[in-house]
Amino acid sequence: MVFRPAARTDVNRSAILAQLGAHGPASRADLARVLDVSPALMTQLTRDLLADGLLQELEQAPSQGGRPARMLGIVSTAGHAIGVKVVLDHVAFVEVGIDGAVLRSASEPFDASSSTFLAELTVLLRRFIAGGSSTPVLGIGIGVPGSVDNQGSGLVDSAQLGWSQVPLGATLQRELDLPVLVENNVNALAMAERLYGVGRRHDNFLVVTIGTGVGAGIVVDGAVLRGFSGGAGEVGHIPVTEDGPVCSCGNRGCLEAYIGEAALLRSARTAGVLGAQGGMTALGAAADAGNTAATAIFGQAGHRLGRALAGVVHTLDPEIIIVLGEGTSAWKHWSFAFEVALRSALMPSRRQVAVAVENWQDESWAQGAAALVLATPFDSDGLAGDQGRLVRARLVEQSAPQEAGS
Amino acid sequence: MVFRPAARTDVNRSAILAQLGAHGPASRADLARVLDVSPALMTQLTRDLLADGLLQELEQAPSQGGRPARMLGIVSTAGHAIGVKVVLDHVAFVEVGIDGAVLRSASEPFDASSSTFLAELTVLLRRFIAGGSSTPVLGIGIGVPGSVDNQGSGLVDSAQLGWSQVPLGATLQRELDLPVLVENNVNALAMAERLYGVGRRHDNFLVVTIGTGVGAGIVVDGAVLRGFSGGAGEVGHIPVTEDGPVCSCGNRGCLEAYIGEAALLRSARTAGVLGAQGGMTALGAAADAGNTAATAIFGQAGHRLGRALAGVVHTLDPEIIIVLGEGTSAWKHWSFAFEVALRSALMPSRRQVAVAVENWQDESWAQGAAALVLATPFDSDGLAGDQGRLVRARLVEQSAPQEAGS
DNA sequence: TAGGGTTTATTTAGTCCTAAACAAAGGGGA
DNA sequence: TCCCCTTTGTTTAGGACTAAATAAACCCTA
Repeated sequence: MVFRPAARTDVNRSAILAQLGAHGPASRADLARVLDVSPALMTQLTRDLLADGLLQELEQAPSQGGRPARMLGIVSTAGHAIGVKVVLDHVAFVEVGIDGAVLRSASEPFDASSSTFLAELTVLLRRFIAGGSSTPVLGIGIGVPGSVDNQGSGLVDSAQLGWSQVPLGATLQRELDLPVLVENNVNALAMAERLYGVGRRHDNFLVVTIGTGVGAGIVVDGAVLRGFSGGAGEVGHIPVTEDGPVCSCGNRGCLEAYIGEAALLRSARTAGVLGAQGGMTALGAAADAGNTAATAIFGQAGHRLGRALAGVVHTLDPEIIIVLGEGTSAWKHWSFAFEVALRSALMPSRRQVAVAVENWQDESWAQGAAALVLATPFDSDGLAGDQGRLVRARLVEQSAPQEAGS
Repeated sequence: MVFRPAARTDVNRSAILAQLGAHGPASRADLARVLDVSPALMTQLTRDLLADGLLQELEQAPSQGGRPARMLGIVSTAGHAIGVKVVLDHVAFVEVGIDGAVLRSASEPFDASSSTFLAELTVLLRRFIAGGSSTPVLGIGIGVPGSVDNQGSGLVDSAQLGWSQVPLGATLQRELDLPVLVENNVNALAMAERLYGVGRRHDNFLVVTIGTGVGAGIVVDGAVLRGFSGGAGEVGHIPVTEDGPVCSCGNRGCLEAYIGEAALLRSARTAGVLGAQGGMTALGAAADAGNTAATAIFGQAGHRLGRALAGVVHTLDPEIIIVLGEGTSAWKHWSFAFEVALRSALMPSRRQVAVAVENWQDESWAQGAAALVLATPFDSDGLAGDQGRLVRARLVEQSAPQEAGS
């Protein structure tokens, strides 16, 4: 009922870092305009960041009709973040700079259903961090396929991993003595998209991922919508038909049971496009080669996705839909049927909703997870809670050691 | 990207009025707890409200282990708000006290498709206001079936009314010289529910209305979700089948084309339950009397609604669904099939989502619209913009005229 | 009846932000 | 060359909120 004072908004400082990281140096006035805050506040925030050693004045002065701007740039040695993607059979790690760029990545086999998976993950993480650059680790962001109570405590429920109330965040915090932020993988991706991607220019958008599963990250008024129990965005389980195939959630006819990777492969096998051991790459190759049964499978998937998302668009009224995920490698075969199904199921006034498909890379999931660290280091009482404060503490402590003696 | 300072949070003051109005007198400490703000702020806010003459100290002192509380109550003569419901063939007005209670209501025939409907509405509104109580009118809230760019400017698009870019808010502001807030009718209802209803105790909920159309008001983290163009919540146009009946939006197979009032009546006529001129009351009566064809029609509607809302629940993860609208008069016939369809289409972890059906009255729509005025009088730069400031100005000016000479 | 515990209310200091006034540093035209 | 205009950056005053200390008013028990 009552509005709180905007989640301890030192988030702004990481927004400055993100902006400079993604777009290169800028003046204070530019930053104030882009980030939509007052110039006065920008002066203040940049003063802090300069004092903390995270920013530097670049002394450039290309005049532009008035007083020339003093450009500000990131001090890239101030620190880096670790991003982790956890799935059933492996984990992927990335190390990203303070500007969000990937510096290093790795992938390791992992068994999420093992009884000692927490210990194993700790070991793998320690090893990856040990092999890293000399700049300080600001924190660890972890993306999981499932719902998370809140980013700071990191209590995970995941049908896909077979996890129930797993204290992932708390355990890793204790073991590694570093700030750890856990979030649903799609929400993490939405956060990254908001900071570094197309979402930077939009306040209301949808990040839809296709691949093994189907999910959505929802950004409303600039913030990721988590819902009551942190489980918003499960669009893969929107019911599509009354008596469809059984889904991993136990119900019948979910969207994911039609267009998830497993479902597409099953269709391909019954249609004779694939043998018993062919995978998604083979199916994509078949479609590329003009196999009509293969293109039909993708086309049907596009159609189903389009109709289901029409419902979501009617519900949320986003400005743009961003499609991501492993499944986008074959997007050209989904695209046409998707567009037709989506637009024709939308009310006339919504037909202009934009659709963007971004370049997908193997490490994108882990990179998204790292954005958790870079996005919330200062947000002391928001999503990240205590962990945000810890990240900030590390940043200041490492980059301005000369102040430690005072 | 950057968080603003929580929408000029004098909203809190109207929250205090709403709380006291709905729940009777309370102490400052109680208010601080219920509204979740610091006692310090409560002292400050109530000081202002007392000075403005909107609150009075009741000098009561029922002790409770410690220092006895000084209760605060609303000065109900400080002003009232007008709520207006606009539909195709009539308008309904209510006058509500500063505590949200309905003082007076009226309904007038109206033709939204007439070329002079703006002038007619002005006349009707003037007449209703003139017949009202002597306390000052704080503002006018208007609920329309359609999307509104923002509450302050009140530019309306409505397929149902045949309106395109109608400057409803601006026109009435000019003609009546009063603050006017325009909002989608379901969003207004959600706001009222948040202030006075079940939603007071929840931060994430869904208000679903059934009647002529089907709509949803979405409240996330305590605020009404409006979407990019103010059109969120159009759940009536979620596609349900590929080749269903034609909907008012022009598409086929929308939820509303199955369970809207017109669709139910059509089904009843083809099933022979109703003659050519029977209405919803007759259909409800038939079901009450045990007519199995009639109960089956409601049951099917409940089933369809349940499945569609399962998708919405997966998308938004609300804590509770509140069902409202004219259609709830026959809810007992929807209920069973609805519950079964909803729960069985939900993932196991979501099955506990609560469903509440609130008592529906004729004037509820208009009452919801009035909540716009009572909820946003102080929110100077939020949804209501200028109009919010104007409401506040009227409140202070009217209730503390002795300060006018200073 | 004095003192400790509780609950209520206010004050104080401080954070995060804005708006508005101001200062600083250029450009270009009369 | 001087003045005006534009853009950048800073300072100042103030609003909205919080946490923590304090005061105020009651209860109960020893």
